[in-house]
Amino acid sequence: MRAHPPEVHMATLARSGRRVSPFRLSSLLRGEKDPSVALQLFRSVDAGPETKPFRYSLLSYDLVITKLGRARMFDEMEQVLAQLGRETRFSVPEPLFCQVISFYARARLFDRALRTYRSIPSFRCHRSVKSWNSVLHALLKCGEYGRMDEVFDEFRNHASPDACTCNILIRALCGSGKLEDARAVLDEMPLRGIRPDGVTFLVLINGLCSNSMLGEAFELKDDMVRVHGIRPDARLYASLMKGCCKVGDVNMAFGLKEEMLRERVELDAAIYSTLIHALFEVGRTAEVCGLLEEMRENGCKPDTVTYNVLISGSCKKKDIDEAYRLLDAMVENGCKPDVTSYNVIMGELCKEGKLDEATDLFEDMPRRGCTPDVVSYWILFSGLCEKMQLKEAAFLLDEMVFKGYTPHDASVYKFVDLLCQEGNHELLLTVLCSLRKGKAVKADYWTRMISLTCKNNEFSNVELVDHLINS
DNA sequence: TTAGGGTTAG
Repeated sequence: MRAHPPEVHMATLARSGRRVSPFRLSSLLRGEKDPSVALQLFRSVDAGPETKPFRYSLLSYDLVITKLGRARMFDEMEQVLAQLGRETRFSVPEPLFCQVISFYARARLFDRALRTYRSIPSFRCHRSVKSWNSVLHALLKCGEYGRMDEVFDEFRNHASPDACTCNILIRALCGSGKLEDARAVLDEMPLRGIRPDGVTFLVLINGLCSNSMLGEAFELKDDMVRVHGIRPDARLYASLMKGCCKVGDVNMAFGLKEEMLRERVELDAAIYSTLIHALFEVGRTAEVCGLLEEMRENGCKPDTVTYNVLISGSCKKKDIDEAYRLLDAMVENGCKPDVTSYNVIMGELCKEGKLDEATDLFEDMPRRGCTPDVVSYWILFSGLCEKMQLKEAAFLLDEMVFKGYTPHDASVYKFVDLLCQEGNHELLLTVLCSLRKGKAVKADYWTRMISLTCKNNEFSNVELVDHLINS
């Protein structure tokens, strides 16, 4: 369905009055891109407590909740969820809760994810291992490893772990550097009657490769094939190739490409992106064109990541014009530049001291359909500090904190140090106040920054703390 | 809409 402007939807509803059907509402909601308008539509069909309640379909609830969750409009999402909880005509399917839990995970709101999991029974829905796995995944995404035991104890009463549970656990252990424990989970799976699958091996091999344990990774791949009868896929090869490149063995990565051809595993854009990146890393740039040609011959189209690798390669060669040309080529070939495409170019502009151009690109991103992310802010902030454009840096830091992004403690400390050296009292106080308001700096860094400020005789301890408390 | 690969930054 073609997306109409909101006023068209509203006009449709106004014309139909209360006669709009639950089916029609779902189809209107499906076509509505703006989550606020979708919510408005959803609410507009119910005339209030005086009249017969509108019989919302489960699909309408699903559509609105999903749109609000994606847009991080959590308060509104909870209101619709609460309304859904009051419906007695149907029970709510578990995947909807999995979705809600993953929205909270993405926003790093683990407690809200856990609360959602606990509320599932009140929606007349049975909690299976699926929603449990979503919570576990949320725990991993939010980095709340310390709460693993607490949450595991609660879950044991509701469901038994499956392969997916183990895979999430293995990934969490790899992520915190506990590779032996991760391996132990794999070894324990058959004892618990759980069969490891392709994902289990991928996650573990990926962990081993990230830690440069190539020997163990290849050994595990052999076990996977011989003992478990699982064929390696392109994802597994990409992990192994990246591992080879990490230890500097690009030839071994190309050897894996040959193996893929022999074993008839399809080479996709991720495989080529990994190899092209490796060539740039070791300075074998002359071979990039040939590989791109081979990619074309194999009917494999470059995707956004492939272009980003090429942009990053051009930047390494200090060829910004080529980077911009690639940005245009992306659009011509139906690939949308993403935040990484811009961050790479901005990073190079900062490195070359072209701060005005970097700032222009940063400010132009929204117009080009791309929102700057935390990395965009980090790049521009450190570029401005490097060039001693402290006023501009202070302004950007304030904006970053206001948007809820966390700056690096170390770069903030360095920035405060620079302001002290400059003796710019006014700006120093403004910066400290905006950091305090955003609660963007860890406590021990505050101590360090306050002692730094006072050591430089900018302010007395009492004077500074007083100012921060009362600002 | 249960879990998984390749690009930026630190």
